[in-house]
Amino acid sequence: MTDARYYITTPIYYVNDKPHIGHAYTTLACDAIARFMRLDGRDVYFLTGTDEHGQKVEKSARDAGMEPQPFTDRVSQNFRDLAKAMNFSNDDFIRTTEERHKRSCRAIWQKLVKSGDIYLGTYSGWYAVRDEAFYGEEELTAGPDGKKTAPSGAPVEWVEEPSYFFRLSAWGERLLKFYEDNPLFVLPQSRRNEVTSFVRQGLRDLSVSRTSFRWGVKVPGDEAHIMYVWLDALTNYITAVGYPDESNPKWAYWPADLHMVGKDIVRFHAIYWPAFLMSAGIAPPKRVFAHGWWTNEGQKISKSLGNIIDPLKLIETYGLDQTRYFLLREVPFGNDGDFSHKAMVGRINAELANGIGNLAQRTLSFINKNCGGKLPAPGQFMNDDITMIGQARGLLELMRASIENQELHRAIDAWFDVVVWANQYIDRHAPWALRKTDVKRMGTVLYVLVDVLRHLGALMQPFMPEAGAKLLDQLAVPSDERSFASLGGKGELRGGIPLPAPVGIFPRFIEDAQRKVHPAHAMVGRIYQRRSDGVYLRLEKVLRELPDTDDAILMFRKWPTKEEVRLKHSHLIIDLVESQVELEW
RNA sequence: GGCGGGGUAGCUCAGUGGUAGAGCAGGGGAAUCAUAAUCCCUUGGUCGGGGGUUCAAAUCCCUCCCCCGCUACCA
Repeated sequence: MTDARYYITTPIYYVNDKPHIGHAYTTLACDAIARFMRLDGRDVYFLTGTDEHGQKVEKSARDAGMEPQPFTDRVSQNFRDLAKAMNFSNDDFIRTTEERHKRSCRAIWQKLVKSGDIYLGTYSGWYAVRDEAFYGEEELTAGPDGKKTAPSGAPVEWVEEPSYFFRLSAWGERLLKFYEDNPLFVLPQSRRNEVTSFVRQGLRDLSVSRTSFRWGVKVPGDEAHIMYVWLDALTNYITAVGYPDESNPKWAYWPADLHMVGKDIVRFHAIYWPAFLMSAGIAPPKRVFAHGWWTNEGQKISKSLGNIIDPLKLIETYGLDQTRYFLLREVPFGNDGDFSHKAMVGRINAELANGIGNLAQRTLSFINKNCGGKLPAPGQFMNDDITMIGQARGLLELMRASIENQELHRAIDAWFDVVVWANQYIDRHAPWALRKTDVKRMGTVLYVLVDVLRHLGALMQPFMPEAGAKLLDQLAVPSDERSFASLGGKGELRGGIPLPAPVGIFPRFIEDAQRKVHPAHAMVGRIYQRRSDGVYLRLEKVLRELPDTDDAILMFRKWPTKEEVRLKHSHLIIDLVESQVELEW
């Protein structure tokens, strides 16, 4: 039996960055999981926040002519705004500059001291003042004058400063044992390999304090030192659930079920963090999952290329739930993925508009027109009906298993399979034909479809909360019966209940170039051209051979009948919304 | 260099010994409830190269080529 509690975290985001797709993606994945778990009856605590200490922040504030605190107040707001725009359902938003966090950091520090894993030493290395960063010996190149230079070209000098160290070197064996006992601690598997091989190479002690800047949590008992950023940052995960007050009711959420991270920070979460915690006598988290990165139209994303993807822009262009769906659907979760406009439009039109959207629309508008707007009561179920309903009702279990292992893409895969099967089902039983021959049977088919839609609507809520709600509204599912507990037979809709007139959930994405011709009535479709040799050409082929007419040709309201095309075999008949146009062929 | 992962249809990938698969794209057809949305059928691959084990290899072994990740103190 799984614990009812579920504690899930995002990394805290470094406020020096502007929120970009990477931030949005990590939190989105957590949001989908958190929402799923809540709907599935779990007691979820979903945490995100901002990391606000460190030298870079101190410097950025100074450059902006501000004190660090008001500066971080401002930039951390960007991340709260993003959470709102993306419809994230985090239960808490932690900031490392909060007093609760500083208290927590001091407490864990003292525990580490007590366990003997902290000692005072000297941190030394090649430091580039210009970059404000340390470099490893092997990264450096010797300049013409024999002076060493950083990869950035900045001159470096050998610097030594007093520093407290964490005795990480003593934790190698215990960590390896921990990984062995918890084979799913790091996922995906490939990251786990990296982590264990890293640890097997042998660990060096970790510098956990600095004296070169002031913006951070002071080391208890030696205020010349600031706690090293990773110790500070990682500690947020226990701060938020009350640490060091273990009598805080929220402490029951610890250990976290899942730390979701980008693949770049696996090591800190999978090696340092459990070592810190074990040393402090605190249970390590249950899982660290490292997801991949996005490229943009096949290109690596970088500031210098200027191809950073702004999540707010995506929402504006494609819609919120469409964006959420794409990001979670397009890529096996954990892998890198490519964002492309074409792929996005493909998903929106093929799966959202034509798949689930049209399925709902064709079913509900049929009921609206032919059943007086009331859900028909089902008659005797046939085998095929039972199979269809079974597929919908079996979805929860499949999705639950996938979500439990962060296989978000599999969950959506399974969900979309049912969409496809339902479209096959409606065609197989053709209620539009039954209307003339067997109205009772027609009602049963429609009822089955509505029950399937009820499951699809409920189960899409974690990924697309607004669209899911919209669909359930149209099915007249009461707001208190939208959790997974009401799936299956429990929340079964009764025949005869009135269903509101349907409205499209997902519009097709129409390219701007097409939209501007007749914005109000734009439609895209296929048209055939009959060539003199009697061969019918598809629209795309016709377009290729008719230059400069794309926009006009794409706009038509009625599919021309073969008869029409045949009569005017040397012309294309285009029935435009505004006017009748003939084009020379 | 070391460790790990991968190279399968035009594209993205599934497939760990038994007649090569899915989605998308391409081609043909049906239907007309629906956001011209859907459904059915279908073209397409010497499974990176070479060698080996086996009755049988995408799958196991050897070797070569290519791609990617990790190889510690910026979050």
